[in-house]
Amino acid sequence: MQCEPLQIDKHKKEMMAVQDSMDVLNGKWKISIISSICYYNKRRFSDILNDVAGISNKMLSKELKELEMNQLVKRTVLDTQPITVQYELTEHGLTLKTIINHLTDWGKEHRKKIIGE
Amino acid sequence: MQCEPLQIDKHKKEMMAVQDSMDVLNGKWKISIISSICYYNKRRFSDILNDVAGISNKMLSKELKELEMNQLVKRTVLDTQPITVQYELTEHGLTLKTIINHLTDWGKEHRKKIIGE
DNA sequence: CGGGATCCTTACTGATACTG
DNA sequence: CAGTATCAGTAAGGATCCCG
Repeated sequence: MQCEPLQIDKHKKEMMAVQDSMDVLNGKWKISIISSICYYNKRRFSDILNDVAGISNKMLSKELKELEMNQLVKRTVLDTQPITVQYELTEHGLTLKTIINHLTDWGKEHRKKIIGE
Repeated sequence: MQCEPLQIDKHKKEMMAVQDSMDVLNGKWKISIISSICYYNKRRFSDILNDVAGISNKMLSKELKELEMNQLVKRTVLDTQPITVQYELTEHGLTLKTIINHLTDWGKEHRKKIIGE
């Protein structure tokens, strides 16, 4: 394919940006975890554990830590007995909402297309 | 959080749909591969190998096969010497374009936010 | 050029048990 | 409840060589 040099640069940058996104959202669970928190606004550890079918507490703990490091979720310890920990999306994390919504819609369509044919 | 039962059902379905999407798009490379094909419309094996920084031919081969199975990409063998294989998105694959674009934009923003601070 | 086959290493993941 | 620690299996990924 023949492209203007400027076009090629543009595509390279776009590719890099996509990679950057995927570096943050990598792994089997991250998107699902974000979705869970996103759909409910605030969510406790054990709730997310239930929402995300199949995840282990170890994985959830690890993934949440990474998401927190990337400033996508905020962790709040509530002073209850026993202790409760609440997760919510940061402002930055909330900017993923559009993508989550699209993925939700796309997932439904895909299921129809592939599984339902 | 107190929710109407209907709300809970809705969230569960949304979570499932997200999972379905991620099942198809799993792995470190799929999104990047789709992006490469998407941005260039048509793309050869070795071109994608170059676009997606760090991927090995084995992985690319495997991932493309899976994407083909899920009817997201179409594989065309061109009768050149030596052989050329061209990949393009199917109609169904093209419905991911919106998500790719959002991920591109989000990646740029995220880089500013995290790396550039 | 576009892969497949092989070997090898590391990363991911799950199950279970345990702690504050 | 919200994790951590340990162990152990599986899968992902890379490097290299090979073939039509």
